[in-house]
Amino acid sequence: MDIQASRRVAEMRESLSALGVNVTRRRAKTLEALASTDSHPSANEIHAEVRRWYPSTSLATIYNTIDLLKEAGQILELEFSGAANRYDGRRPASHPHLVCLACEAIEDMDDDTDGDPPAGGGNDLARLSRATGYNLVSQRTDYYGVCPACKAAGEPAAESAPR
Amino acid sequence: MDIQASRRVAEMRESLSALGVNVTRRRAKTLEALASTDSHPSANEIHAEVRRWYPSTSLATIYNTIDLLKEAGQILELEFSGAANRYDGRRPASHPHLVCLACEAIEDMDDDTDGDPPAGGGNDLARLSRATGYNLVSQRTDYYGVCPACKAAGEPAAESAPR
DNA sequence: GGCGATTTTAGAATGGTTCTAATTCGTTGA
DNA sequence: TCAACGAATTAGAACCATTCTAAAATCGCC
Repeated sequence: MDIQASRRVAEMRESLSALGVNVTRRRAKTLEALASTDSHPSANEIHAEVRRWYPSTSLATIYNTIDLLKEAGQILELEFSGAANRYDGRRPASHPHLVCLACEAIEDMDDDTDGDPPAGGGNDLARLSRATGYNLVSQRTDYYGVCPACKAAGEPAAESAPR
Repeated sequence: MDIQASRRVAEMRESLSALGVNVTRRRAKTLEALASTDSHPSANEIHAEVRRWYPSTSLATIYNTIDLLKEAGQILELEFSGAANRYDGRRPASHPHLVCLACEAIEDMDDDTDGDPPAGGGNDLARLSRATGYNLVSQRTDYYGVCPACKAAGEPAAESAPR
């Protein structure tokens, strides 16, 4: 676990404690799994990782911890209807993603390739709340396509990938 | 059905025919249901509407028609993991939406309140494809919050709404 | 070490979507 | 009008990620 990851684990730990819940060993492993990858794992993948250390861990425990992290604002949940939700524990604030329709990989879009939207040109939630009359609290931007690796492998576009 | 709606129905009809499928009566009603509302109905809601005319209609038929429309690029599908998917048959091209977390209403964000992103500042799929190495084919932007009506009704924020 | 509260577990329940096999419908050609 | 074929539709089962439930295990504190 690199230094960035352990810093995130510490942050998440504190946030959970502030919520008044115990950071049990299973929960700690869940935080580590989330902090040490940028692959945006699903609940199942996190479960598999935690099971390597605590084989009796139930999937419900993973969802439980995810719920707590959501409540603490320490995790970003990316929903898909056809496929499992994916989680970003490294950057809990909303930011744009690239989603590969062929292999279902998800990666963060770099801040620099991402020109204007959505935090860039003053297009923030406060301004849009004023303009729309909504009380906007969050935002989501995703781009869908075929990643370089799948392009090279000649993947077409996939039928049943998240969109 | 206003003129805009019947124009859309005609477009969708032609697209389905171009696909080589018959536009049956049930399918025609499905197109109408999609074209004559901007409420972004779910499959269930469309089903209920079509059933008013053809009571024996099965939900599978609605999904079947939706699939054909997707194939024809004539419908925009908004996926949610916790709730039913919602459909926009009026503006099949990707555009930003406002999602109310309290009542689950979805409305189009006006082009003018929507300042830069995502088609605005030259931030189009072609440019981003070049910048990221992906073959990007579509995009999604949603804003989540509480709509004016729910604000007035004193709704807080809702637990189990789409996000 | 023991006790009350918290956490975890296994499995059932849920709900939107997809699949399947059988039936119905529509069209075409005799 | 009828037969026959393919397309469309139906009802219900299957699927699967997620949530719920009740019981068992564990935790932290005295």
